[in-house]
Amino acid sequence: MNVMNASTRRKELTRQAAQLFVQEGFDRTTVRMLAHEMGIKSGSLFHHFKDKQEILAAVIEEGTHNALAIARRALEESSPCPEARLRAMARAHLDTLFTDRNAHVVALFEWRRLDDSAKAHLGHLRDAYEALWVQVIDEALTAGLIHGDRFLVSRFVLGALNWTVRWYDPSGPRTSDELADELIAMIMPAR
Amino acid sequence: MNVMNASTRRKELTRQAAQLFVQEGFDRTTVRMLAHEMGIKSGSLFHHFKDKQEILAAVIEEGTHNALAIARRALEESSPCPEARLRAMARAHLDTLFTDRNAHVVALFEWRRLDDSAKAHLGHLRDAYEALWVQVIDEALTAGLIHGDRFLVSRFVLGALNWTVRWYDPSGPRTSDELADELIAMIMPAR
DNA sequence: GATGAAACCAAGCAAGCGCTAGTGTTAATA
DNA sequence: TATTAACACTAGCGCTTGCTTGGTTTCATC
Repeated sequence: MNVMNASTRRKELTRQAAQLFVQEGFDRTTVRMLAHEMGIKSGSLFHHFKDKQEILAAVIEEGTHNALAIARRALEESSPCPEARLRAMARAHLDTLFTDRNAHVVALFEWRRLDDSAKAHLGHLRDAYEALWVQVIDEALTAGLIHGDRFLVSRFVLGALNWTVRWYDPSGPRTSDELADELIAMIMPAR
Repeated sequence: MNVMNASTRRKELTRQAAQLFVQEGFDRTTVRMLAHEMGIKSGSLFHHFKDKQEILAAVIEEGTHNALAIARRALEESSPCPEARLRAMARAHLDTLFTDRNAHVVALFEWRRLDDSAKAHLGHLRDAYEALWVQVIDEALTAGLIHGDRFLVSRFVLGALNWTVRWYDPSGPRTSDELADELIAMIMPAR
């Protein structure tokens, strides 16, 4: 434990908390459960985090931050073709949704448990991520690949993607890339 | 209170419970809060429901039952044309999602809080509803209106529709029917 | 080997939880 | 008028919750 700095340790604790939050839900996860999962006693937990709320905020911040970074990199590495960029975003979204699954599920389904100040702070991160989507959707609209209102389309697409956590089994026959491609194919008239 | 029979009274209590479950989430809603909302004391609540779990099950059963009935009626009243049937299902889904909003949001986001026996019982209702969707999607696929895997398409569409509860404002400029039409337009290549 | 900060622990408090027991109260029936 | 069943109330039990307290251990540094 002497080789890792404070932030590495905190990230590890945050990762373990995310796992429990997904398994049980935020409200049903007690500080004693969290401490047990972390291998410490419940009293010690409050040395690392101010309160239970702060753990939730840390989980969500970590997850959203990663998603944003991965999406940006995917766009940089993609060809400038609007279809390729759309596909890259969808693939990146499902990729983070299933490799860093826990943090994302928490961000999606436990958002309302954040207090107001945390919501305001993390809201900006989320907006930045959604802005990336609107931009890529916009390019696809301009290129005539898809049709409709930019906000509606991006929200429908994000909804369809986010909902996959409820039914998709990553260990099944279909890869998440194939899943993303099927969705893109569904909304693109031209083939 | 003497004019309403037992089941009417129970439905009213269930409706009020749904409201609180949406506002606070199931776990954060205490039996004292529920009783207060119902205008009785917490002890009296257990005359109507065996335990807190049973209230949740009642809320979800009521909601799913209504959704199924509305969807079936919408299909009966629709023209046999596959596109019209698809549109009717999407409209019916959003309609129940926003007129009977509370029960549906609970069904969507508090499902995991049901105990196993309730899950098994209510699972059949939900399956019946989803089967309706797969059937209509299937007709649209056969007619060549849309393309892709039947299960994937229906899950993407249901995901997009369900996610609307997170961002759509029914009091805004767009009606839920318009919303449904936009989604159908998005996934249908031909115009 | 002494020092100081970071990390941890045992113990427990105050508040709130779901739920129960026992007791009216009301209004329709016999 | 007596009976009964439905519904509501008061009071509180046993337990769990998030969090605090006051003290101990660990370990890189001097």
